[in-house]
Amino acid sequence: MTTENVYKNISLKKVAEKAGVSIATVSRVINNSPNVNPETRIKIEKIIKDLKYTPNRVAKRLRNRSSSGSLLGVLIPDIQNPFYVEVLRGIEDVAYKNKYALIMCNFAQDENKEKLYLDILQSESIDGLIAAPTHEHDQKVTNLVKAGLPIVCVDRGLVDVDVDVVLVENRKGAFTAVDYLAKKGYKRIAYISGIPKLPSSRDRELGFRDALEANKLSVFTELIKYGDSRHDSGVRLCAELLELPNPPDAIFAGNNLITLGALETIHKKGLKIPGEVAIIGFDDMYWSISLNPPLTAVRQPAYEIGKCAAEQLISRINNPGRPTSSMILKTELMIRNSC
Amino acid sequence: MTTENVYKNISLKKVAEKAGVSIATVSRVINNSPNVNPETRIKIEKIIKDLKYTPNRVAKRLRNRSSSGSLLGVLIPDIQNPFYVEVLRGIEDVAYKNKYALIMCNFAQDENKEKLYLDILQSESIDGLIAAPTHEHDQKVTNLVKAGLPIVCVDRGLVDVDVDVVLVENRKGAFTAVDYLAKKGYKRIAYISGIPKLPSSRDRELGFRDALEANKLSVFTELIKYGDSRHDSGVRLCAELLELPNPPDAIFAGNNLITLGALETIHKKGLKIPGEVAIIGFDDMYWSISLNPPLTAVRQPAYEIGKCAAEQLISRINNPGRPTSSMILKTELMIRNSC
DNA sequence: TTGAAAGCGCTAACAT
DNA sequence: ATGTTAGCGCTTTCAA
Repeated sequence: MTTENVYKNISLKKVAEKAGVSIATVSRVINNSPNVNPETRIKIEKIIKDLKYTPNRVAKRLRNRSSSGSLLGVLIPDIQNPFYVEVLRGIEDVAYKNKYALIMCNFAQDENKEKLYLDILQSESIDGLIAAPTHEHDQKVTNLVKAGLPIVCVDRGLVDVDVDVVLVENRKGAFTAVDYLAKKGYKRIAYISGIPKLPSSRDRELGFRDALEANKLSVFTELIKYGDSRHDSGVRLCAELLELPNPPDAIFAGNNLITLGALETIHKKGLKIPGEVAIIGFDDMYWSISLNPPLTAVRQPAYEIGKCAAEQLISRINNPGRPTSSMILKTELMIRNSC
Repeated sequence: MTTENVYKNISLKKVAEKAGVSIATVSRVINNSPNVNPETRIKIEKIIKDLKYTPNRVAKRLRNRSSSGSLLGVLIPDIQNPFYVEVLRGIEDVAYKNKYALIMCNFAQDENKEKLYLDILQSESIDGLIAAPTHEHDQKVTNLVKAGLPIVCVDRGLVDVDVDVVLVENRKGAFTAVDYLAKKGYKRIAYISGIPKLPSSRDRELGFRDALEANKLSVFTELIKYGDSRHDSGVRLCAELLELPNPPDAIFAGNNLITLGALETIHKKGLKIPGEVAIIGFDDMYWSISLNPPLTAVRQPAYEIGKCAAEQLISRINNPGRPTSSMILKTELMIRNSC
């Protein structure tokens, strides 16, 4: 330790000294308490400005876990997934407007990491949490909800407890996609699923099956592959599909990373899309139009999901008693040229 | 306020009571102080486990801004840019390993937002900061460095102060790309720049000019366009370029968002790549191979940038006196089919 | 309208 | 080896 870290903020005390009042009065000014003499207020406000005083958020949080405008936790499964990045953007915009800072935890689909982060979040005394839990029975998150921490779940709900949630119509969205495929005349339609224990993966599979049935198409079990929601598994499972003696003529990819992986495999094999194999994705990206070929995909309103979730959360923080709500957002089929 | 938030952690005091010792002893156990009776230690450790006690990070931070394993700030310009997402991943991995949590601030290229976030970060008593400042003279960040907050800059340095920095060889990387274009026989090569006040944009322009000169090609000023580093500006500036009476035969795009925007425009105009116009990008993406056509691009080791930055930062936190260092990472040309 | 003081959970200096 | 205590910066009762 050669250098002394002199980095230090102005405190209430400094302001109080300068103003010749007690710290309590300064605190009142800061918190807009009505019980303060207008003249005193003006004097103190000037000093605050001069000294560039900003309240110490750490002390505030230590004192009052209910104080507003402080810290929100975000627990997401995979920051490499552009879908969650968009969700994050939505959250961030709302948080910023409400002067909340975000503590970001990317647990990369790893349950141990999730647990550690949840501990950290808890011990940081966050005011609220937006989480996409590993699965519906996530104990840690469930306990946190029970303990009274304001929480909103995105993308995945919780089953053992009543919690605010914002989701999309996964089943219907998947149905729309696969129905579109069927109507186009594809007969052997495959599904590459994300992590099967996620409700979203299961709902999309349900939609997939609904659509096959509605179009009187057979479900070929060898054409349903279960992966882990990541790029690699898209690469691998798509290869397995294409190497089948009787490969699919169309693929419904369970999320955007899987789609990208599948695309990579198809290109490596030199197959024409949609001529030799068609593909449709769940999750749109703003650059889907620049893919080869421009990708037809089910768009989830990711930014809105984040925005709604953050709004819900802040509303719950301010009103812990209000009943929980589920928001189910609609998806949209973006038709381009990959099928 | 209908419901009471009963959410509350176990404190040192609780553990101490249960163990029949003072809080100081418990604190010593937690911090692995040598001065504690082995038997006492074991007893206390058991109780800690039973009670699932985790130290309150907020109190810790309030007490000691030098205590390790707490909070790191990350200030990035654009979370929509996959480059920064990769950087973030690198940071996050290192932070996680060292038990730091991350407070994430995306200022979206907005200087006011940057300022507000810097205030928040400061008042959160972060232990250190990784930042990509708006420009080289960024006052706020400069002052923070001067005040002694451990800081590492990524992607963009600071000029008025001595600070740790991790960058890539922008000039050389750009040279390699444009030289490749020239060697392929392209004559009218355009450059779509990101925000011109960023050193990285300027260095890439320098590399662009170097390569033209080295290949005895003219610099056409109408073929150099300055934008704002985002998707939109790629769309727009590429259109301007292609609508020129004498359009370019190849485009060097200043970053990945610009590349994606340019690609969008080229596709909308129905132009063949590379037949009618070639394109080469700065920044690779893991799905570049699935673009139309597979994109040739300069790869920045984004994950490593984040990793190095976080390691540098933690090293500086632990040893504030050590001299500053600059790490300059190499780029790599990923040759595919867009030129 | 204002001030004094307790206390949030923790660390570290000092005392025993 | 262990305990006592001050204090980090703040909010909030209670008293004046």
